[in-house]
Amino acid sequence: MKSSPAKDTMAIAVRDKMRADILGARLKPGQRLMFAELSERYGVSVGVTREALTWLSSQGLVKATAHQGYMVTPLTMAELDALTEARLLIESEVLKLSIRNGDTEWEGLIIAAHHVLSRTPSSAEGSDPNDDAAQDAWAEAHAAYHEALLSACGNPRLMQIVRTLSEEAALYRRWSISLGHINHQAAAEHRALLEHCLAREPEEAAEALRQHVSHTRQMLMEYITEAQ
Amino acid sequence: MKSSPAKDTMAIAVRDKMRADILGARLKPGQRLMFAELSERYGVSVGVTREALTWLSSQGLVKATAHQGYMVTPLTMAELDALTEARLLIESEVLKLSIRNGDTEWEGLIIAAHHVLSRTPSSAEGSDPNDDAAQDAWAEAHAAYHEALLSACGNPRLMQIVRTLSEEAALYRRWSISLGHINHQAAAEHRALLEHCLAREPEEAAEALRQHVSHTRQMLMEYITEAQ
DNA sequence: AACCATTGCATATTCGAATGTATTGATAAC
DNA sequence: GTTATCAATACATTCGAATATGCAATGGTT
Repeated sequence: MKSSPAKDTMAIAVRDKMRADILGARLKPGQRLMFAELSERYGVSVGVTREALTWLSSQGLVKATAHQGYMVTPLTMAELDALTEARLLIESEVLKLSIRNGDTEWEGLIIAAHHVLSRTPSSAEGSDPNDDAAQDAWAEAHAAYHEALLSACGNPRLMQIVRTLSEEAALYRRWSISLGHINHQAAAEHRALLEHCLAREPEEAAEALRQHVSHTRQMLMEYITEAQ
Repeated sequence: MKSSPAKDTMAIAVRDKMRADILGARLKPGQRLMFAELSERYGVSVGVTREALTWLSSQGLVKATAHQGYMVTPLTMAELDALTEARLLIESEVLKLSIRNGDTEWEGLIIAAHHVLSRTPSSAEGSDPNDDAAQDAWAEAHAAYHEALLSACGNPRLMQIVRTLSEEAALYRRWSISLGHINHQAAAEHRALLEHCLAREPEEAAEALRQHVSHTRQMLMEYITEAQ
């Protein structure tokens, strides 16, 4: 038995923890990220913190300004618009691809993911919007379902792009929910999406996905307008 | 007149120099990147080198393996396939968007960019494939043209994604050319693309772009097969 | 009062040394 | 002859201190 098969670096660990903290609403959009504070929080030196921040900024979760440090990417209307449009355009195409390539195993995958999601209480179904653990669980199930839908596209590159975009969208969703905004139709939309995929109707499925993303955007816009 | 308007950090400067060195064929795909060597080459400490590499690895130009360092991303058939498919799917859609949104100013932009490209000698037109300066110039004009075509899409996010993909594709093109592979139809394809854009024919333009990208892929495949 | 320069402070950035991890090559055991 | 063990080396990783930069407050000048 090997003692340590493949240990990650501290920087990777910190980057992941930090990503989780941002996505988990423990670090607020627009909040300044100072090295002294972060280094103590994660128990590492500034160099490691810096490397983690560099990575996250390249992924768009934090924003860097030379000689002025880092902050959690602020949520803005313009960014939400661009993000939504990019998702509409890319995800709908990738979904079509996935439906065409998907085999029976894939069908099983999306049915399973949908089942888990449908059994995970969302804020629309009465879970407390301020219960972080509950929201984390739903966000994870939601991300897993969307990823499963696209997973049969067979292109790691496309998956990576979609994942990056989805992650940022999850950030908007998270903060929107914590303010009480809820997409009551989400569950129905998820189900419709599943049906179209299983029926092998690429165009209809893509349209359903577009509806879902657009609708989510609408809800988030209310949040930003309200939160300023 | 301000004395120092906005100085970048060393890490940013090194990252850009390194990107240029990779894209400029001065660092070979698969080549190991060692800190001692790089730090001396760019005249900075290992910390800065590390930050630059972290960024580049997130963009896919270099590959990181924990505790084993970094290397220039190796060129593989599988990667080329995924990359090409992603470009086909995304760029054609973004192009349609760009054509729909583009105004007269945009038309001027793409005409200008095409003019520059057409006047920059490519290896297909007799420039020496081993003349790095000449190849850099053509690659830059080529990238500028493709970027101009899509620039009217009005979505910084999409532009950023396309840029990342294009940059990596340029890496394949660069090495393919240096081995004597030449896309003789490129100039004609670029012209056809321009015509369709000016005529406001989104579908035809997108198809022309798909042709162009596919054709380029074909040429690069020969390179990889040959170079192993 | 409004504007510009200066100083002091908080913080980001950079460095070089200290530490930890993989790999290589040699030697011993099977 | 093959596999296992163990140094020795080369290197990536991490640290904490040293430096440079931006910002806010202060004081002086028009």
